[in-house]
Amino acid sequence: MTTTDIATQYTPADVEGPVYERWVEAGLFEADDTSDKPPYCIVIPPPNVTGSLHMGHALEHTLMDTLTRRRRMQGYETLWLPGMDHAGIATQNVVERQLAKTEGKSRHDLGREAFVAKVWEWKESSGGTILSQMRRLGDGVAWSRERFTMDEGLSRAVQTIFKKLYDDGLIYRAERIINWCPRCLTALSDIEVEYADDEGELVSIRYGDGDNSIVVATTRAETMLGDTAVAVHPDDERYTHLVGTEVELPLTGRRIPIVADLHVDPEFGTGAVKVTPAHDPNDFEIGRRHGLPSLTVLDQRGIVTAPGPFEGLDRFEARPAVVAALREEGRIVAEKRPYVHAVGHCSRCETVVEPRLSLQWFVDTGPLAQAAGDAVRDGRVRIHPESLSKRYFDWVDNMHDWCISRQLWWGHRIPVWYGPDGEVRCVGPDEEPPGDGWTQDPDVLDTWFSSGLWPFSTLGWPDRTPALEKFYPTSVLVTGYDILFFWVARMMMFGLYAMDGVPPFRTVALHGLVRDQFGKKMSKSHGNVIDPLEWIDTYGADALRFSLARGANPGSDQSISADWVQGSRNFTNKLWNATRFALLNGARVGELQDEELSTADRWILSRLHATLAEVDAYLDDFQFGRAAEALYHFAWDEFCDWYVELAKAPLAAGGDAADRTALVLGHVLDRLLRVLHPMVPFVTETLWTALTGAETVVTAPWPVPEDRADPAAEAAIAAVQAVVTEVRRFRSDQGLKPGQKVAARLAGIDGTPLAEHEPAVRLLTRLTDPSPSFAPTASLPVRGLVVELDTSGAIDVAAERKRLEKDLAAARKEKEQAEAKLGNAAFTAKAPEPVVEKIRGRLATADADIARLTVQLEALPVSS
RNA sequence: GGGCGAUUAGCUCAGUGGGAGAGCGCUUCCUUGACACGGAAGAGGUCACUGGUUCAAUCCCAGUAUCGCCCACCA
Repeated sequence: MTTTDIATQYTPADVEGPVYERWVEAGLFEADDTSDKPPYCIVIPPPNVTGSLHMGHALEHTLMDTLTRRRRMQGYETLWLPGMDHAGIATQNVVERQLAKTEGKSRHDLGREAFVAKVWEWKESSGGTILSQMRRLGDGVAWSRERFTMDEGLSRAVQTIFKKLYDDGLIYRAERIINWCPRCLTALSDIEVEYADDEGELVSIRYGDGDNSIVVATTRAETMLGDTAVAVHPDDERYTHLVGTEVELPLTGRRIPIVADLHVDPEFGTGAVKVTPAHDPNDFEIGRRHGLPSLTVLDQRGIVTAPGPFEGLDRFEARPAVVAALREEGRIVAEKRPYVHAVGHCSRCETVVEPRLSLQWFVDTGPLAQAAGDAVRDGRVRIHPESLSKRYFDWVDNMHDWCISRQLWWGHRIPVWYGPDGEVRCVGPDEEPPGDGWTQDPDVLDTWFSSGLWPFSTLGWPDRTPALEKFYPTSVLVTGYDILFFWVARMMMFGLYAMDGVPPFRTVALHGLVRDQFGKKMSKSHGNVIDPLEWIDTYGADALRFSLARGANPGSDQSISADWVQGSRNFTNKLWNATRFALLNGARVGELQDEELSTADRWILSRLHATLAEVDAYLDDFQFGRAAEALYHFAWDEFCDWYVELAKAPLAAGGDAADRTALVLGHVLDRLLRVLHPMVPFVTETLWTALTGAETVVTAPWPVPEDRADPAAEAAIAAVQAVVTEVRRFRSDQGLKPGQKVAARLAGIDGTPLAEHEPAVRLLTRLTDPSPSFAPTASLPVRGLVVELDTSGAIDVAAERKRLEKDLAAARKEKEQAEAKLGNAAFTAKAPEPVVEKIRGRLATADADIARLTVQLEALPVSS
């Protein structure tokens, strides 16, 4: 880009692609394990291999990229490590659907090996679209280190930690009630179940007859076929006489005992509970306590297996059928319908989850969760914002054992083999699997099992690789608060366990959800999902990124709309044009001659370096929104609106003044573009390289705030702004066209700090020098001087009177309030002196304003 | 049933124990030599409600209301 061919508008589409490719080709995002620089590492929360970029990714990646790019500029050895998750159920579902559609086959038709090969094939051809989309966003990740949870290395990590946990007795196999999805045909962990208030029914059923009968209430009538007891509270006197007796279970002819158990709430329903140990977690526990048999009456698809009239019915068909049969026998005592209660659904397919007695593998989370909680409690890991750590503790301190086996084919197969005589052997990664007669466990591991290893498996663990030595523990984990339990807690448990008590990251920075323009959650069913790529196409990646960064307040959700992104696009264009102006006026980066700087120069430098310091503090604290806001206002309101305007006079004057100004423009833009680069990488790369002639801003040093605080210059420019604004206000009120020149005298300006800026003030307000025939028709007292204007004709007295009266009323109100405060003895006695002084100053200002406005009003000619 | 958060301008949201802020939208004017993706000047709010603490409350405390989120094995 040369100074003569800069378009008046920034077109992101022209530069983003080539710029990104150049960065990657130059290896700017790659990391050196052997470097002496301090490490800074972020591992990407691995997106699902089936996924595509959504607004949440765009936010998360913007934040991670901002952090990483800044640290790189600050001289850290930075590694932002990319990769993907194999996403067990999700991916298997996708490929199964495709297989059914294209070949009309199920995975069973293919067989395990062929199906898994098919999934790999799918992964290579269709998986990972998100990776190319990340390039559009500008993600500065180390592509050479891309990882996949099913990679050989990561699989080895999985096997290693499984073996270690197994040997330590922290992994066990047991028959338990687990969450079962009758559609996916696999076990689910507790957090893969989503509860929703569904409309069901509460049916009260009489078991037994006459004196020897008891009424139970249930929402799941069909499971009564598997009842093996009725339970009541031990202290419930209504039933004391029945405890220890048996009742006949309707429809089955079986006799079941009535037991006393503390779990029963006497206040609820009839105070008597049917007990179905094979199909309800609570009943399972009751059954264990009382030595009851477990009777499975539903198969893995939720179809009734109990012999009899209901056999073969789906659980939802069986329910009304059972109720109807009971009603026929006169056993239905009460029915409440609809009865709204929480029902668990499969988080993948929304099928109602079936609690099911099943032999599965579990992680004993006790000691692991304890350690995960302690690491945060003792400050080794910081959760940001701190307010969300309570959620974390609630979770890790009450964690149930984790069901890790899944009846799927796509995933890490459980490394356990069963021998011909019932032997069980867990096989480590470097061991040969046992030979003939042995079979491997058919199940695979929960996807989150491998995700939990991500911060160190991606760095080479279990080997002590240079990467692991250099970058573990990672610096910060950036993720949404919604994934705190799924992922963060698991990484903490595994990281501490595998890495000898060293946590996987020092800080967890949690962001919120991205919502639509009305604050609604984006969802397919609402039809309000926005594709980030569309906005990248329309407004540019920088605009999207800046919008998301600007809206990012730690741990809280944000709304985003096209208007908002458009505003950010306008901002990038503003940067473009400000730089364009500077380059057209010879701006360059060089040594400033401090003693020659004008007040305006010293003012903008004071403001610039204050802003740089402010931004550093915000970014150190993950306050992206505030950092972006501070830069936006500095760049637009201070630099563009005032400094650039004030610079026009010295630039037009030429000579030393112009030269000095060009250096200041260069100085400010150089810092501004560098500090903005992490958030808006593309436009800053383009502009900064044009300004400096350097290769790239990616590896430019981070601008360090200098001590250029200059209160005097700030006060002087504030005065200039006040005078200019007052004149503009008068002109606007008077209906004077913005371009119309008005002769004026700035009476009393000589000898004040404002004198230096008279040309600028005149330029900004279109005031010309008084002619010999100068005859002022209006005078504006402001900041100790009086601007006398010759509007060459009568002024709009009514408009002026209205304006003055409004200001006068405001000044009087101010005076009144100040006097009331100062008249309060308690206030003057107890309030800190600076506060009292401030109020006194406010009173003085109000008094002066009243005097001035009164004089002005009196001086107005009587309106015609 | 617990826990957490929110309630500030038309909309979306910052914010602070001492004069209410931003972006967008709105009104008026302006193709001014960087930018109309722009410039200038404006309008607009009992900071949800009720009490309390304080010299002083939008901010701290208590309660109320509404909304949202998370957790939970009451059938």
